[in-house]
Amino acid sequence: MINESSNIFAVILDKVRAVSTALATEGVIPNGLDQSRIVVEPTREVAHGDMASNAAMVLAKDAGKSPRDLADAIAGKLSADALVAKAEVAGPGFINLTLKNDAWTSELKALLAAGTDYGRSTLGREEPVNVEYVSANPTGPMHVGHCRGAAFGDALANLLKFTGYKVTREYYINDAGAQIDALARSGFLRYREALGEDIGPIPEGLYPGEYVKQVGQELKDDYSDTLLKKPESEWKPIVRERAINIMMADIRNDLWSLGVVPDEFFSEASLTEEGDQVAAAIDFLRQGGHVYEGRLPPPKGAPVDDYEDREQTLFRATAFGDDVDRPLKKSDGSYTYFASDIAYHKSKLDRGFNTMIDVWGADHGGYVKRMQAAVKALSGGKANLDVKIVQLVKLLRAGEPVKMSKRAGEFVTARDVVEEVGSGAMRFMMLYRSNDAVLDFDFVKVKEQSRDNPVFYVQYGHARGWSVFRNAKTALPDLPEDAVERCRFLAKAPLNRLVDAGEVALMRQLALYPRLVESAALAHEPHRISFYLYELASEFHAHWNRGKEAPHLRFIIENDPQISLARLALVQGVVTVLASGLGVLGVEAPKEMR
RNA sequence: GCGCUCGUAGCUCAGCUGGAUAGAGCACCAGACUUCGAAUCUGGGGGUCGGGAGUUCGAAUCUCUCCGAGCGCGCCA
Repeated sequence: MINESSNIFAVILDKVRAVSTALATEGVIPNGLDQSRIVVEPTREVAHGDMASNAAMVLAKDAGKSPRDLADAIAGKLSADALVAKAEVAGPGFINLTLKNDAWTSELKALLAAGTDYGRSTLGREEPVNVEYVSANPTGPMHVGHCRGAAFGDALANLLKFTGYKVTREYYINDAGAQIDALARSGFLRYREALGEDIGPIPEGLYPGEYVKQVGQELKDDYSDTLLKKPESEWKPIVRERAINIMMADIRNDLWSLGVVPDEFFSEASLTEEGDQVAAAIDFLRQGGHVYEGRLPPPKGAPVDDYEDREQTLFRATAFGDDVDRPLKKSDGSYTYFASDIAYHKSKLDRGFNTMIDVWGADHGGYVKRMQAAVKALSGGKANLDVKIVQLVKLLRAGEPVKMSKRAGEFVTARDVVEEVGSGAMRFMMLYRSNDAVLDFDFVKVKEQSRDNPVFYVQYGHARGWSVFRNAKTALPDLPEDAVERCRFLAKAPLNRLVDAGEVALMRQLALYPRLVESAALAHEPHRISFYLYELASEFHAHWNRGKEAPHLRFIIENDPQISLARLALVQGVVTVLASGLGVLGVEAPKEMR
């Protein structure tokens, strides 16, 4: 088990709370005030010091004191702290803290000691979390639309693991229902084609893609023409199983090339194969009084041409925050997709997950409320389902939209993207947006080697750091080449030599990382890591260039090995955090990019 | 008609779950390479945070309302 690594903001927050408690003990303010709203956060302006707390403003009302007076009292005690250089009261009652340089250097030392475990935390307390993502239908290869969900879900899973949750990555195989039926029929058609029959154009409603040909070919190889003589009821299960196996093998390959390795593939069909788990889940809800037979008003908006008013089996979703009650059975008596999904989520509950995260595409947004309602009903309100909607990806090439024809079965596959730009660049780009913002993905820009391409810019920062180590060989022959050993070696450097404003700014930026990781994990927003890494790289590039104008600021100073060591320690800190963050995102951190 | 998401600089977007004078990149203008990687950096102009009202010490952030865009609205998954 890895210990929680250092987080200087948490340390200072504890100190602020301790001071408040001390003031209560002294009778300055009442006992038992709510300290939960107190925060310590980085300041936006350097003039405001390193970090600021709202403690006085939050406690003032209940304490019966003015925020400024209370702030004075708290600041007075804080300024006596060993880490604090200055505590000032500003504005409506902010307590602005400037830390001693020792605070930053000891944080850097902690970083080097922890290595790429810096930022790792025990926040999640090993709580099981199920993250379900991608879940593409096995009716064809993964296309680019799935990439965003894959990158997002996988990075989120990494992030949660990094912050101490027990994560299961899950892929739901939609291998039941009408679309799979269509796939089976498409496969059978290709089978006849493989046997030499002229099948003409692929009928509407079937899958026209070339990839179905493999199904026909394999069936021919294994069964020659024997399937032709069998009735549909007999050949269909055979074709269906073969088609799903072929498609899933393909999808697993694609996932792997994206760096995604699910822990669990859950088959929708399995819900009804050995015992009817869907019926069981509905019964379970019925016993809780959440299922009834009744009628629904006709759907508003887009007209439903074959609408018939009838009594049906309904889930009382309105009791759990949804807008209408939801049907569980179709008119032919089969289950709706929602019914299967209820059984599926019940399985997650039964497997011990009280925290579930589903990653869905934007077109499923209207489905969120009912699923959350179902989870509430199934768990008696104990479990929580967070649904992350990832918005559309607009594919561009040098600013021009990439044309795709779904009708002809032509689309950009996940494999196409990985082959052209690489999985790392794809993942970073997909994560350089909030999940609920539409994203422009430009094939040309992702490969560009410029500041305009954040993937490159961040990776270049990492490579530049390694370049310094390579150049340090002559001045510091003892410097280990291995990253882990070098971290340990540099942790002993005289860090108190790091006094330049640019150096301190970098140490500050590095110290933000653990706090940022935690907030990103709590918000389920991995894109915050990407933006942070961009800022860190920017700070690093900027400091690098200062050494051009002012040679005494360079990392390697020929006749001063001690300060060189200290500065290399700083570079190592940058390299380590960049590598750590890129690792969480699932993006490689290259040592050189020539 | 209803629900969800979004609306922030000319463009593309951040904004750390309510904090101080709202940030970054691109584009535009002006600068820095006998150099640890100039694939980089420095400086400059540019905003009624879609409009309006409310909540409070304090709102881009929360509530309501209107405007605009995207997605969805039994028997597709």
